[in-house]
Amino acid sequence: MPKARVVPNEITYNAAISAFEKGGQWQLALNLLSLMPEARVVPDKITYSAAISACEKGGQWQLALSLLSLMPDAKVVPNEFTYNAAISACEKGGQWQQALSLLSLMPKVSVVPDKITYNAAISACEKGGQWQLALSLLSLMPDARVVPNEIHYSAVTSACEKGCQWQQALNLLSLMPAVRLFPNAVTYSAAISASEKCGQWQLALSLLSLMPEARVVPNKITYNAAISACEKGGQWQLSLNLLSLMPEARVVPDKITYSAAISASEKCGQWQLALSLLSLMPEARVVPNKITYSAAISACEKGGQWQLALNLLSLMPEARVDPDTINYNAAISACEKGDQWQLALNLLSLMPEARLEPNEITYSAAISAVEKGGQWQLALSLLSLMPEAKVVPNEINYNAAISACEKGGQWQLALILLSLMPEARVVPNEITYSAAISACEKGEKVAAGTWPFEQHA
DNA sequence: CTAGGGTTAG
Repeated sequence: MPKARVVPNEITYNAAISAFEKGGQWQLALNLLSLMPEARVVPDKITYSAAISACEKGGQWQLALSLLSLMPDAKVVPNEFTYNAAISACEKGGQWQQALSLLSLMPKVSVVPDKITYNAAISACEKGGQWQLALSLLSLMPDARVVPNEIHYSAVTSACEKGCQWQQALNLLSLMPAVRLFPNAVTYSAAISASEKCGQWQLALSLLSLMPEARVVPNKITYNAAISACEKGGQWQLSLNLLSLMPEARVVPDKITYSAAISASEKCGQWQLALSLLSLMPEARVVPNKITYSAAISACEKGGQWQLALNLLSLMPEARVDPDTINYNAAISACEKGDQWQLALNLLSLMPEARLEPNEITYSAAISAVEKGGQWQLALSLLSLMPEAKVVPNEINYNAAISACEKGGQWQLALILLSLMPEARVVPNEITYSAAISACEKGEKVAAGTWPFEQHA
């Protein structure tokens, strides 16, 4: 008996492409698409939509747009699925202009935007920092006969947050009942987060306190956002208070909660508290991650506890948390604050074997450390080593190096550094000039003291 | 056989 042959059709291919999309394998998804012609299977709109989604998930917005542009040649007519996937790809890629241009193209190709289209477009505006456009899209929805829901409002609130428009965020919240929408936990969390980002911690807490009467149950994220608001407002007691209220609200703290509370302690100089929160995590069955450690290391840094900071960094591997560049940066800063420039340099030198790439912040912490140690030569070598480490120096790096020259009485070198900034495309700021000026003033005094009669010569 | 949206920590 001949073996039964299963001939794959477009449905088989679509299912497989979709499976790759779900598994985050955009290359494999596109590969299958490219194999379809020789298999004599004709891709349809589902094939393209699935492939565009695969590109979206893989962060390949350009590929997503190319696929969309190839559809007419392939005689496949895009539908709302296709456009929504392409707009989402633009959103993820930070391409708000492209997202909006796709949206405006839809009526021309007779594809009707739906709720999802608008949400993807609003999110694209949010990611691009375009809060005004996000608000306009929301206001244009009724004309397009798409009824806004809680998700649209939350997304626009989030756009307002990014633009630090807390009044607009509150306004949105207050407008919802009139359109028969009821804010939910996400809406409140977004509004709390907007208050937090704009430094309105009292507002964040009042929003939280208004939730019970609105019959909205705060979740973990709501609490985390509120704790973070207390942190930004320098209110460590309030952030701890919120943490302590979570069990009775039946909300289980997670690593974000602890990290936010540790960070609140850090901002308020409470390094002991930060460490005790960290030590309480195992019994709360919450596993710290890199962010938790970096908050704790920074707390030690702010408290002048460089030994404890280094200790925390060294404990990370046994806690099965791989340190990253930010953890090293925090530890290097701790060494700087503790006047341990040799240790700061040592940490920097350990980064390659930890397979970590230093960034501008790493170098600025290291340059500042050697600057404080009076090592202007080292400051200059660190600055000069940045290009080969593929790190582009910024004004902070130059400022630290100029300050090092200033401290070392090297006014000429300070001026040379200043003069090199334009070709390095770094724009000097007030700090740059004041460091350079004080270097020159010092130089003048030294010159006056050394050669008192030079003016007569 | 297809997809897609909103909230939190360094």
